[in-house]
Amino acid sequence: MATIAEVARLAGVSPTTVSHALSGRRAVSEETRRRVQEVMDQLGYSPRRAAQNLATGGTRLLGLIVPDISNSFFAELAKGVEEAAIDAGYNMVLCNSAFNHDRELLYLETIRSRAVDGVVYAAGSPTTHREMADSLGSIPVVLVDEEVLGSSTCSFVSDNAEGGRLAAEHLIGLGHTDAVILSMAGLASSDDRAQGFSDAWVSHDLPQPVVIGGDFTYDGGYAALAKAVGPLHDIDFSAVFATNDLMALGAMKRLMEIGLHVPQDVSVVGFDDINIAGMTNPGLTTVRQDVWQLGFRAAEALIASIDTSCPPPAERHVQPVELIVRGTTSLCMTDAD
Amino acid sequence: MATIAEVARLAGVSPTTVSHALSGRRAVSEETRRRVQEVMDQLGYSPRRAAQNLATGGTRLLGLIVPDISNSFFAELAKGVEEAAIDAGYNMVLCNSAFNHDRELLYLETIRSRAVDGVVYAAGSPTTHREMADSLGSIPVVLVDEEVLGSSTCSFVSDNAEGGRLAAEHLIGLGHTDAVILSMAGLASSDDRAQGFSDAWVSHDLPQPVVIGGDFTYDGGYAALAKAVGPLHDIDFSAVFATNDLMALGAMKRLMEIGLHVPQDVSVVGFDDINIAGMTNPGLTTVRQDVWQLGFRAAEALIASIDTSCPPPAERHVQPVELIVRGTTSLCMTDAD
DNA sequence: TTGTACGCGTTATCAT
DNA sequence: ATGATAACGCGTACAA
Repeated sequence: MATIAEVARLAGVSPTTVSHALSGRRAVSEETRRRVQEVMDQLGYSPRRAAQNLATGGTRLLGLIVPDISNSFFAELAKGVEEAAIDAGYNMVLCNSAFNHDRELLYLETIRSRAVDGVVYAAGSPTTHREMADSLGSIPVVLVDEEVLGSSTCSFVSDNAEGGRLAAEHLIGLGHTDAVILSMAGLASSDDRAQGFSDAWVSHDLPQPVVIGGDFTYDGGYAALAKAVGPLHDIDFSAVFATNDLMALGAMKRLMEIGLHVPQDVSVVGFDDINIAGMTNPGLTTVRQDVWQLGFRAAEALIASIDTSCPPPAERHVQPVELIVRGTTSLCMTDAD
Repeated sequence: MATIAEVARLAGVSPTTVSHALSGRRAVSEETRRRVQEVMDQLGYSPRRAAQNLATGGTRLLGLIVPDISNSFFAELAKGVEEAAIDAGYNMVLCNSAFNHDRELLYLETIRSRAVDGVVYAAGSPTTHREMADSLGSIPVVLVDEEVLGSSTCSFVSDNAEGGRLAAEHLIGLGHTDAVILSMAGLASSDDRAQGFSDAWVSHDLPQPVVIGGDFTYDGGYAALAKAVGPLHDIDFSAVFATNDLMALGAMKRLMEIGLHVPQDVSVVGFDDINIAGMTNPGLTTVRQDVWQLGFRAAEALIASIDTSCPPPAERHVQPVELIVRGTTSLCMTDAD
């Protein structure tokens, strides 16, 4: 391993000058810069990050905490965060909490030890641990997709209530009158979507949709829908609004298993527009949120906060959503009650 | 930020003792350990990673290079790597190359600067850049899923040829005689799968399957299948083997668009068994590889190499695969030629 | 069982 | 435009 001292010696200058030739933070004569560059190339010199970190007090590392990177929603988020990180010369440490408390505590220690300069935190469950909030206090944090630590933290979210409303208006326009909502109770984002849907529904003087709880997963959607159907596979609804796509897909699976066709018998609307929403047959009608953008902007804000040594402004940034109509919704064919 | 010196002062001991009380690498009296622990708790002390890194020469960081974290195959791989990393007290830096050369060069610089102690490298394209190979030489590397740097590097792969054979035997058992293969030419893993399939096919005296090239993506599969059908949507095959699931799904999309039913008209087999393979309708018949395990074992080997300062043994670790029969394959209904 | 002293490789400060 | 020197905070031989 070449050190800065070696480079300096071979180039006949001081380590200080080598450092500045590299960083450009101080004027260096063209002649000197060239000679230094030559020696560096020859030695394949690259400054050691560990030493830079100690000297500067930073790590050029961002932490991204997500509940499940296998959910392509969070994978897309990660790509947005990474892009912003790269643009600013940072790298990204992926922390997949996997809904595991022990794992989260481990990552807290990572944060406490200042292994990263800041954190983008996408919470996956309603319960946020006090330890998390406390530890995060020591370095800048921005919340994405889910607000959990109270209003005092900078957050980037989609317009969830509006998304719920869009889904409802679409189904109402197709003549549906009876709907069920599949939602993960307690998760703010899910609750907001369900509420937006419900509000729009009743504002049209339609019967209040029943809310059925379930995890934010494929299996969660499958199980939730199972709870919605009667013992003889009889249903009293013609539309299903799932507060995320994975749940919607799970629900569709269950519907098909009991012999109900989508969209002929039941229309289904999801939320997120993850990449597989367009791959199913029929394609899933859903509310699209630009999660890449969410991650990108969140990371940008985080980096700005790090670079200026100011905590991220405690603002709530809300991004618009969009209804994507595919094949899982159609005109209501069932008789009105 | 509390330092080790402060803790030492308040506990009335030397920094050395504080260090050892924390690491346990040297005996410390129970009485002293307790007092030190008390002060640390009180100050919320946590040693700074940057300083530890400089002192030890390591970073406790693993790099994971993948072409696309949105592909749940690589997300699952990441989870396996992360698990092994966590178990050994490491964190994982995610490097999503996104098939982008500039991005790869950027990550090379990350590696050269010793920002990570080792790299798990999942190559996503046939062309591997010499710069990559050279830079990786400076720190331990293990290859996963794809062997690109020559046989001198430690690698963990699935039994791709056997997987292709399993797919072929399954289809042959169902009476199929004419198949096409959708493969990403040049990618060793894809080529091996295609070859295994082809070999099994001709060993049954069936006509050699036509290989159609395409990217390892949903769109790639869609486009590849489009190339396989005649201008009047006529086909001369009853079975499709795609060398990954995403391609298979894209191909199915195209098949349905031109009015062909899966599996009634055409049977489809994929490879990987990514999580969405079971979510489609019908579920995708595919060759399962345990990619989590692949990542876990690769990371374990990498960490062992780091901890022992020995380069990873240049072995090729092959993992078994398994055929998962779902709904996209059925008895061949078309007349034999 | 505990302490002293040094080194890790860089950047900031001050001086020239 | 360049150089000398002092941290940065920790781990660890070596000494006691």
